[in-house]
Amino acid sequence: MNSEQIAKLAGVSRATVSRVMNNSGYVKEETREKIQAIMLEHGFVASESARRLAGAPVTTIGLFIVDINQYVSTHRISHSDYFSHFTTYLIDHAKAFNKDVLVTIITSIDEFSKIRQLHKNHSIGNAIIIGATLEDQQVKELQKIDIPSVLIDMPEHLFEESPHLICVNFANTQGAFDATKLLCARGYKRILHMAGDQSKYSGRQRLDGYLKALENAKAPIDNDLILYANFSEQQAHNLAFNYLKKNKVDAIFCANDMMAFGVYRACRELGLSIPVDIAIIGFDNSPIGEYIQPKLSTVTLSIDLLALKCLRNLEALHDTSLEKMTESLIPVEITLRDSL
Amino acid sequence: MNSEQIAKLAGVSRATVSRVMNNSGYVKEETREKIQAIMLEHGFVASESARRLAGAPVTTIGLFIVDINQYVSTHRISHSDYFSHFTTYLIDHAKAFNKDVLVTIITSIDEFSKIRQLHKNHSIGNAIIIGATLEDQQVKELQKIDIPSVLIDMPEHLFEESPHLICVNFANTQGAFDATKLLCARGYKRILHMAGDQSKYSGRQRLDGYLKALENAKAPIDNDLILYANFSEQQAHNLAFNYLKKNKVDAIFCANDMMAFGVYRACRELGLSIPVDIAIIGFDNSPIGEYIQPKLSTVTLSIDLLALKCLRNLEALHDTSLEKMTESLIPVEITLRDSL
DNA sequence: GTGAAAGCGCTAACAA
DNA sequence: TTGTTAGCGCTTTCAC
Repeated sequence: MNSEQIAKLAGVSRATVSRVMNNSGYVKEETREKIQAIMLEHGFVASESARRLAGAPVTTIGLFIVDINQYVSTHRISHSDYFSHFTTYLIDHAKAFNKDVLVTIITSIDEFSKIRQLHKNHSIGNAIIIGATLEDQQVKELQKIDIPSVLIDMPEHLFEESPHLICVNFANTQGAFDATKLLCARGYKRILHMAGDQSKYSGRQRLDGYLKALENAKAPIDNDLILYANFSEQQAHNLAFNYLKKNKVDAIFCANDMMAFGVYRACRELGLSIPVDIAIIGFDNSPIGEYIQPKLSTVTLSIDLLALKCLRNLEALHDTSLEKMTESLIPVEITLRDSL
Repeated sequence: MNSEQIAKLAGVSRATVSRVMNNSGYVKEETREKIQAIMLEHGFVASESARRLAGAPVTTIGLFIVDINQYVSTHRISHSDYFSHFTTYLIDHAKAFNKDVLVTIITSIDEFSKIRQLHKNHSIGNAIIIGATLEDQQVKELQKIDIPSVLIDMPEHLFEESPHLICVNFANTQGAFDATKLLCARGYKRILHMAGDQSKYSGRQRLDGYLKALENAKAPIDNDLILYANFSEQQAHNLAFNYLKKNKVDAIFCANDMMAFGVYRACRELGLSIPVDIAIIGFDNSPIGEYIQPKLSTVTLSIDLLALKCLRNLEALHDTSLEKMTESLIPVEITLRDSL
């Protein structure tokens, strides 16, 4: 069953059927209804390939999860809660925008070319890219290609001159600032920062926020109080264990919850009681934080909202391709539980 | 840049370029190499729409996450760890099969039609369906449509006569049997089963395994010892709280870990110590189980393997569409920790 | 081994 | 408001 047959049944031309399908051009109400009835009756579905080939806009969104692991090959971020939940939320919201989502995991630099390919292909009309690091030259090369895209966890200033590129970020610096400030306000003096991957924008921003808060509180900044654990539970555990064995610390601000859990483990092994001996605050609000003892205080971010914001920005990119939105910053908030 | 231009540059016809692209037909080695070089040089990517329109097979897999909630609208299984991790694992493995994955979340009965549509469309060549309930008539209707598909958590016997449909399941009955048997072997007498959603095949199978193990141990079956909490933490908490307030139980086998966590909460509130006063075992091996106190013993299943198995079955469906594989059962195993 | 030609099913000017 | 016409870029017989 194709549009020609529908046309024949309705006694009109294919062009008219096309107009009805796409809600475009002028069609007499009567004709429209008749054609729609026939389409419905026969369960007609237009061939997407034919539509695209003939120039119809491609509504499929390409989601690219960049998971090029520079450190440990067993640590696949694409399967972490963060990325997999983002994926399902995005797909869910996309329905409201009448878009399908084609997901690809990029595990090597070469595979960045998939983005261009799928676009040239007409398999996708836009791209959403998550998980890339600041060093990924390939992301910067997106500037040269004209694919309307949303970049997550990338600094906006790198893409100011690319009207088809928009960055969406959580208010990482603010969140880290607030968390650290809270620690200061509570009277903790020696505040350690378990820093995340510094090749990730969010990792840097959270360190930034920590530093700014100390500065703001006129507290001294001690580089020994910054440990780099690359967002990993295991690394955070090891670093915290070795550090706390020899040094006393009042509080620890972890750049994500997984590292906080590693710190918990180290504290348990060292007989340090949370929050009596040491206060801890994390970042992300991972579900585990509600089940661990004591419940973890953290900075909560809404992945749901992140997904929605990406979709909205993609729309904005289409509507007025000249008027670029300013950076989309998604607010975060502190969730206080029992670890401080 | 299209195949015609490549043909011109190579001094051949489009037909020959097509043969090279698809590795089909006879092409002189020399010609093949020349054409490939030119394609590479110009970064040629064939239009997927054109290929499909002209009859090339569609390699995109449609993943459909059925999330029609009959109970609570806030409880979205599509965003649970289970489903979102399955999604990323599937996408990851699909690369090895040279397939892309288009994901759709089905939130109402009407949306089942999306499966047919995307297929008619040539947007997908196969379907993988997860999350459907036994009552979903729509799933049974798939038998009538000729889309090679894999169904997860569906009883094979319903689809024996559909050569294009294959079911993939975890060994749920076996896992539940083993867990309950272990409880019996440890000498626990009154063993409660916190049962999952009985409209899900896995929910029923896990209950089955529990019953079989009791029978096997010649233990009496007491219907009061079966509570139906629909896989939900909250419901399990409420049911367990009310039950344990009045009754003594030796052990609880929960049909999933989330319900076990609800039971943990109830026990804490009632001052019941795990595993001293009561032993608990879950199902799924959710990461939270490693962080909660005491660590949860559970039945471990590999979602990674599930995804891989789906892909393999899809391949099998293509190779010999007549020889249908028998049901794919994925083994599970008990992970012993501190809750019993 | 290779080319010519006929579609695949739709969109989008342009005409009417 | 509707029809006519010319593609979109590829695959695939069927000849040669």
